Amino acid sequence: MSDVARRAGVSAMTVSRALKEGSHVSKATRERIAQAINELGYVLDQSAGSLSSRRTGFVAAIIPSINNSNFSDTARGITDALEGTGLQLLLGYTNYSVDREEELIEAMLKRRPEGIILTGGSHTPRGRRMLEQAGIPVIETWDRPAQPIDKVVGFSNGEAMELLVETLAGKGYQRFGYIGGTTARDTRGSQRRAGFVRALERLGLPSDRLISFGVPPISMEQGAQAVVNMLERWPDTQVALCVSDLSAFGALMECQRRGLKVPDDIAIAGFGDYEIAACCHPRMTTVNVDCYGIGRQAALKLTQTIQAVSAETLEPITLTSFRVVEREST
Amino acid sequence: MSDVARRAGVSAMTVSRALKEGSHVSKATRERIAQAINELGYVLDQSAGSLSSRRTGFVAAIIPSINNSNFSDTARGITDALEGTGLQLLLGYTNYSVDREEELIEAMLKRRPEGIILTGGSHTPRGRRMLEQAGIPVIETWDRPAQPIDKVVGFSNGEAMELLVETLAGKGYQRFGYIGGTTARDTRGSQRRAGFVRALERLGLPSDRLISFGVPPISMEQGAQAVVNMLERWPDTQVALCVSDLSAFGALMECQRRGLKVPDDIAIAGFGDYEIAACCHPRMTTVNVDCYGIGRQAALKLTQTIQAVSAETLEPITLTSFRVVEREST
DNA sequence: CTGTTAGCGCATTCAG
DNA sequence: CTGAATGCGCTAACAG
Repeated sequence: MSDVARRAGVSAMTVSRALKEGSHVSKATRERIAQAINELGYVLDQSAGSLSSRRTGFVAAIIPSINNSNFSDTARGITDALEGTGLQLLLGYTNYSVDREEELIEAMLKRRPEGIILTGGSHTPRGRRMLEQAGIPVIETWDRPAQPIDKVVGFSNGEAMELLVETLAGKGYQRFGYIGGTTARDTRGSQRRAGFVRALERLGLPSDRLISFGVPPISMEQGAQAVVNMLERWPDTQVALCVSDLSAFGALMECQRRGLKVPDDIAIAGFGDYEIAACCHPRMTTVNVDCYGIGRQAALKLTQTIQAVSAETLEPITLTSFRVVEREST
Repeated sequence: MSDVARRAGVSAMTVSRALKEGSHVSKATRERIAQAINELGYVLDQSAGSLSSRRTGFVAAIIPSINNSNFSDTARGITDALEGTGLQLLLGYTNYSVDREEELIEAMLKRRPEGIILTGGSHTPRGRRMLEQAGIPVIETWDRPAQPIDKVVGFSNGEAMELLVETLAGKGYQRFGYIGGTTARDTRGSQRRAGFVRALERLGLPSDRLISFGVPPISMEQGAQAVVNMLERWPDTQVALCVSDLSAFGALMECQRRGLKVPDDIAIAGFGDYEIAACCHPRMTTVNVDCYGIGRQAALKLTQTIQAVSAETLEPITLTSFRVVEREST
């Protein structure tokens, strides 16, 4: 920077000002500096700047998975909402492991982000403690934690699944099966399963047709195998609900492969309303959740909190919408 | 950190050492420091550390799209390869815009990454200049640029598509159609289309059945509409090749919806070998490319270059594999 | 094995 | 509108 300053015949301070918009530098000076920067190919060192200004310009976000998931849409929502704020996203993914999440939280906090966005409300005790002590806004998403750390942007996965069950029961289905992953690692998956059971119990329908198959997030292929399992154990199942659209799609294709008619022989519904649900044949019934909006709103809430814009009137909990999208597969 | 030092009764320097593995601190001291850190909930400030040590520990990567794409697998490959190196990924996506790429390059370079991974070999002149002047290793991926900036990990998208055409021509297909996006923004898409035309010309087959539809990356739904267009204009098309598996899947489903038998009435092939290609019904013929491996190898090459491990013997260009996967849709 | 000194490259603060 | 002094929190380099 001092090189630039020398070449432009000004002090380093003036260069620093010229590089920051909204600061008062005369047009002539600004232009000479711009030229010097251009000639030297200078790029500001923000890590030095943030040490001095005590603002890193980072926002951290931790999601379970980056590919084939709704969470990448959330990441997109975050990035888009951050556009123009001068904030940059530090993204990490946990592979659905809370231990990995703890590592990531620590790695992120070392970079002194100005806020952090998490997926879900389950963390290791140490992870939680680090977050509480970090002194930055924390947004938990995709869930409704019983004891939020700070702010929340999400919805109840259990309620969403209950709504799906009720909607389908309203159409006359009685024998429901559920396909999900094996472990409790996928908190949202577990909550969906719990919602499935709750709704059926309330309706007085059997709620024991539960297939656990594959490590979350379960793939299309695993969905295909799971539906085979299900039909072997409970051949008269009328409708299979799946933890996500991907497994539901795998199940749907497998049924077609076996000559079963969907929804006549067996109905199938997913969760998430991925693009594939709207496009496959038959089109799939699912639960639409506002993945992108969760990201947008989380980032928005974060920037508002950082800027302390009416910090007191900020809702600590934002509920995002979900709705059942009935299509041809049920 | 001085708080920690005081509490542990040592100097700040010793705390700094204790926090860095591989440095010599007595076991007793180390333990006292660990306890002080724990009591105070201290987390190292890496932005300060990197200013001092002149190593930020960042690696930047820029991909076109984060969701529904092979690039998220590449990002995963990068992250995984970086695991344990102490390097952290700064990820950005361009939405297939070189101007956005230029902005991102600048934003990334401000963070002083120790290396940068790009997608493709097309950049704005200024973007290219910034990269050349940055003084860090640059890896271009997913392509074979005519004039690489530095190192390359990729393959020829054109050759891969040529191989697919030749393979299918070898099975007797003669009337080929191509479905891709409208603009030249998607460089790799354009190269695939060029490969399509080249291969057919070489074979003496008609190469003018080109449907351009939708802004890249074209979606499943757009693939569905495009195949309808194609069948209206050239009803006797025997096989439709698509720029990606996603559009191919949309086309496949649309054909089924219209009662066309795949591959008997029309064959369909994709590109990328997404999970969906192996799982849909009928299973889809496609070109497998090593998305994850591209990321892994790019990150590996980067870390090797950074560590100057036999920098001279490092291959500047790594070609990654592609192969045609023949399935039921052709 | 541990401490001291100095400085990383910038922005804050105060003067002019 | 511009400049000078100062320090952000840490680590390199050297000394002990």
